[in-house]
Amino acid sequence: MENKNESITRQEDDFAQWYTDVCKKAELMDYSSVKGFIIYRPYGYAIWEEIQNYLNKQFKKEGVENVYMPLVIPSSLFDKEKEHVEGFAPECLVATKGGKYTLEDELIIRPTSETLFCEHFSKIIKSYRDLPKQYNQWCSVVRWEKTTRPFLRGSEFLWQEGHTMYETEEEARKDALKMLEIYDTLGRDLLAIPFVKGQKTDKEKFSGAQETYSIEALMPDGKALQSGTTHYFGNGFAKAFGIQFLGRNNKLENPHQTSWGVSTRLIGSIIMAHGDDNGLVLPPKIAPIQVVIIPIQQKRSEVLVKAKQYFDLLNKAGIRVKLDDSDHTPGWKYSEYEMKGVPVRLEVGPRDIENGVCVLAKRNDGQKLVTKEADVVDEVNRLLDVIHHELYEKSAKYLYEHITEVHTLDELKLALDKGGYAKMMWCGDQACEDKIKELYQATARCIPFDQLPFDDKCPVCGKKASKVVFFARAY
RNA sequence: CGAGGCAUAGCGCAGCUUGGUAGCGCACUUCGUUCGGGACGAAGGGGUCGAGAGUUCGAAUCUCUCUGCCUCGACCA
Repeated sequence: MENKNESITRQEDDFAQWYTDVCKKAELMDYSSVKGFIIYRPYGYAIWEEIQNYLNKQFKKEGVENVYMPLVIPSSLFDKEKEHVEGFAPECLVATKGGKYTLEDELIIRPTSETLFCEHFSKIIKSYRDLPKQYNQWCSVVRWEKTTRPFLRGSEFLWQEGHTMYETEEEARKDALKMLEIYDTLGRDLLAIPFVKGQKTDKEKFSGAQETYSIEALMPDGKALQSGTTHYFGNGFAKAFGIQFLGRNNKLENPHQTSWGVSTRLIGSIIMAHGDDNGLVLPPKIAPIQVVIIPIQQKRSEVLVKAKQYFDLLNKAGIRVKLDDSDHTPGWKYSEYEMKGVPVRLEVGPRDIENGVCVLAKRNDGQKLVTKEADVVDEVNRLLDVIHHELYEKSAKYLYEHITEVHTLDELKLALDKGGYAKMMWCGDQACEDKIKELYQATARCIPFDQLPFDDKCPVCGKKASKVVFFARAY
């Protein structure tokens, strides 16, 4: 298989270039005239919509309600929580003029909306009867990033941010873990991406949070990609924003808070986790087109008629199907939809019609099979399922092969150079994290939930260590 | 913010060294032949050469300034 015209860079030649080629040539996005602000094209946005649909269902099962907060935050409000401000101030985009008038209280384009939610919560929460509040919003946020890459890091990105308030610490802690579980399931069931789950170290946690949890995906170039986070805030923000409720004991209390989010970075994970030298490979559940029908010799009327019958059959079965009867040659169409990662291709030509069959081809491994017309819906559904599992298994295998136990600094370096996670015992001292960063440009990705100590001292300082931590180079 | 690179048609580029009024491939439009792995022929349409200033009879080309973007490094979903 060779791309004659619009060839994309091969992964092994230049992985970063391959990535941008795929983003553009699969028509997921385009660059705009402002650095870091990308255009989500219909095909890319449709993937996001599938993610939204799935998550909205899961959220609503948990009692979460969708809301919408303003785009701008007065800096006087933003400044109320000290740690939070320090974390975000360097990357805020700030509006200083309204029309021709200079604004006294400058308006920050939201980099995240904790402060807006808190201000609102302070007005609507009076009693324990007003709790819990489980709010979510779909929106975009702006962070003035110095280096940007489509989907992975942008000055603006789309996300959902959930913000909750609970009566008790226990409920809030449970919420942060429950939402992490939902994200992990999203990876497994929808995106076919296995994540490593765990807690962030103090150094890596979110500004203002007491505890941060994350899901981390491992990319084929050996770098980790933080794909979603959940936070337990305690009642720090609540105190700073004066959120109080009268408890069951008739005493004023501060509620306990969480927030959680995933972003369009997930699209970047999908591209890298599954893509190959022919372009995108989309997991079936989020593929905007699950099956593309390519008629062969479509000028013969019986071919197009039959192709339309296949279209109706699949469409009625709830499968996202496209019939491409454009004027291009079949070969061109094969390449086009491979580039776009469509999981299953259905070919139908005169020979097939004579035999009452069609040809199904899988995007992920190129395998072709002939199917009777009567069986096509069942067979397509089966293939979509098979493809999902094959993608997941392949990623999972890669992940497990790239988690390396290390006992010394030399082993740590080897593991990082190989790519993937170095599984290390850590003393808990931030100085050791800093040292690893300085020496090998790797960060603590997380303290995994599965804690099975395999040594008793920290490879950096030699002191007693009881925590298992994953280090990796990251996006 | 440091380091590099690029800016000429929608995209990818040539032209610049040695100044003379813009070209190639792809894409696009029309017609015809094609169609089981990126088809072919014919005829077309499309560009104040990133912006500004300067040198010159004349600037895509030489000089200066500015701007934007991409890639790589320090921070973030």
